[in-house]
Amino acid sequence: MNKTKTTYQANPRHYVAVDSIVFGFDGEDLKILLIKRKIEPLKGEWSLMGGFVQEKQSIDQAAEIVLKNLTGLDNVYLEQLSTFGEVQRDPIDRVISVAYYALIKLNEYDRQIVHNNGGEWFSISNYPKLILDHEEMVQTAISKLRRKCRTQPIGFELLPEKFTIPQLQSLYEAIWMQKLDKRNFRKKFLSMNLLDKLEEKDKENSKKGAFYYKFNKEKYEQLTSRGFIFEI
Amino acid sequence: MNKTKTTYQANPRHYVAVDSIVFGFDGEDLKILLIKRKIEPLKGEWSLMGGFVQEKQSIDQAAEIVLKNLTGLDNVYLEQLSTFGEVQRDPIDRVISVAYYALIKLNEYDRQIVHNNGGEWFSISNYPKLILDHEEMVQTAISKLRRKCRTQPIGFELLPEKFTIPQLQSLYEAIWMQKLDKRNFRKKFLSMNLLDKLEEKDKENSKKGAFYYKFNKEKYEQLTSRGFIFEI
DNA sequence: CCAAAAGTGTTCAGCTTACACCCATGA
DNA sequence: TCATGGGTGTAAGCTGAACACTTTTGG
Repeated sequence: MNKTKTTYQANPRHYVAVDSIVFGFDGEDLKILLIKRKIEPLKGEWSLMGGFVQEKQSIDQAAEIVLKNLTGLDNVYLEQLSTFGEVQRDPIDRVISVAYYALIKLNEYDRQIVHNNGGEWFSISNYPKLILDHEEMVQTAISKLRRKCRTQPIGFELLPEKFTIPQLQSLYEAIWMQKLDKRNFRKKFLSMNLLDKLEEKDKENSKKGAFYYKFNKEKYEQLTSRGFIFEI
Repeated sequence: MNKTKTTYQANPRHYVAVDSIVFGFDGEDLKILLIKRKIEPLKGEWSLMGGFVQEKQSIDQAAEIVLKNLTGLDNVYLEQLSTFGEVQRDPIDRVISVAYYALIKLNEYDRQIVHNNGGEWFSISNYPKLILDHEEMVQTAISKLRRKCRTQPIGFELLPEKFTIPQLQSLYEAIWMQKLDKRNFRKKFLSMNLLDKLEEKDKENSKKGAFYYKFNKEKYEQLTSRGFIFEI
C-alpha cells in the first residue's frame, strides 16, 4: 500500500480548472455569456466563466457549481467539450482546463444574478477579445454545437417549453448562420413526429399568431430505442 | 504578482494522467491494444496504456510519449477523446485522466516492443475485463470512431499506404460490425475521387488479384477547402 | 385595407438501396 | 476445371431542394 502510494507520488500534481461556454438564444442571435475576470492575472478582461476543480468534486460537478454560482441555474444541459493542456496556456502558472458548454433557456434566466457577477451576453458573431485560449474554446464549442444539433434534439434546450415553428427555425438559422426554407424546415421537423401541437397561439411575433408546440421527450426516447435517428 | 500566485494557490492540485485506446486492423477484426498493468494497485490486470502528465508536458505530448514508449511509434493519428474526472475513479488516490485514441497501421508495427511491454491485441468484440473505468473509455472510443469515420477520411490511418477496395470495405465492416454491399461501397468511395489506382495488384487474398489504391491526401484537402464533405 | 408573418404542396434531380452475373487465376 | 474472391450496371424508391401563393389579423 505504501509502495503504491509512492508510485503515484513520484508524479507532479496540476491545477485543474473548468471553463464553460454558456449559450443562449434571444429569438434573434445565438449568444454566449462572458464575464469580466475577477482575479489576477488579466483582471477585468473578458473571459469564460470558470473555476478550479476542488478536492472532492468530480470535474462535472465543478462545472455545474461554477454555472450555478454565476447564473443561479442548475439542471441545465451541460456537456464536456475538450480539455486544454498546453503548458504555457496560462501565463502565471500551469493550469489544465476542461472546457464545458451549456445550453440555457434565456427567458427562464435570472438576468440579475448574471449582472451582479459581471456577466454579459454577446452575439457569437460579435464578442470581445478573450483571455488565454478562451477564443479557441468558444470556436470549438460553436463547431460542436453546429454539428451536434443536426443529429441530437438539443436545440430545445435553448428554447422555452412552448415554442413556435418559426422560433425553432430562427434558432437553427442562428446556429448555422444561414437562412432555411420554411416549408422544407416545417415539413422535415414535423415528419419526425416529435412535436406536440398545442391549442394556444403565440401572438407576440405576428398578428395572425403561430401555434405553440412542445418537444415530446418520451416519444423521442421511445423512437430512439427502436433505432430512430434524429436528423434535421 | 505575489497576490496572483496566492489566488491560484488556494486551490488543490491533482494527478493528471493520459490513457490511450490504440486501434489496429488486421484485415479481419478491429483490435485494441491492452497491456498488463505494471504498477500497483491492480498490477497484472488488463489495462489501457497510460501514464502521468509531467511538469513540462502538454497533455497531447504526454499521450504521444506514452504511445512512443510502449509501441515505438510516433507520428500516428492521435486524438483526444474525453476527460474522466470522477473523484473515486481510482481506488488509491484521485487521478483525473484524459483519454486519447490512436489509429495505427498494424503492419508497420514493431510487434516486439509491444510484446516486451506486456502488450497484446484483442478484438473489440472479445477483450478481457479492464481496470477502473477503462471499459467506459473503450466504449466511448469505439462510438467516436464509428461516428467519425463516416465523415472524415481517418480509416486510412488503419490501413497500409497501399490497400485494395475489398480491404477498405473489410475495415468499415469491422468498425461498424455489419456487412456492406460491395458494388455500392466501391461506387460510393470511388465517386469521391480521393483514391489513386495503382498498376500493381495484391495477389495475397485472391487468385485474380485486386488492384491497389492510395489515398490522395492533397486532393482531399483541395476539395475540402472548396466545401467538399467526405461521407461514406 | 394593407402590412407582416403563418401556413401550405408539388415537382425534379440526385442519391441510396437492392440485386446477379462474369472474370481471372492458382491449385 | 473448378473454387475463390474481384469486379461491374441498372432500376425503383426515397429524400432534399427549389419554389409562390393564400390566410389571418392588428393597426
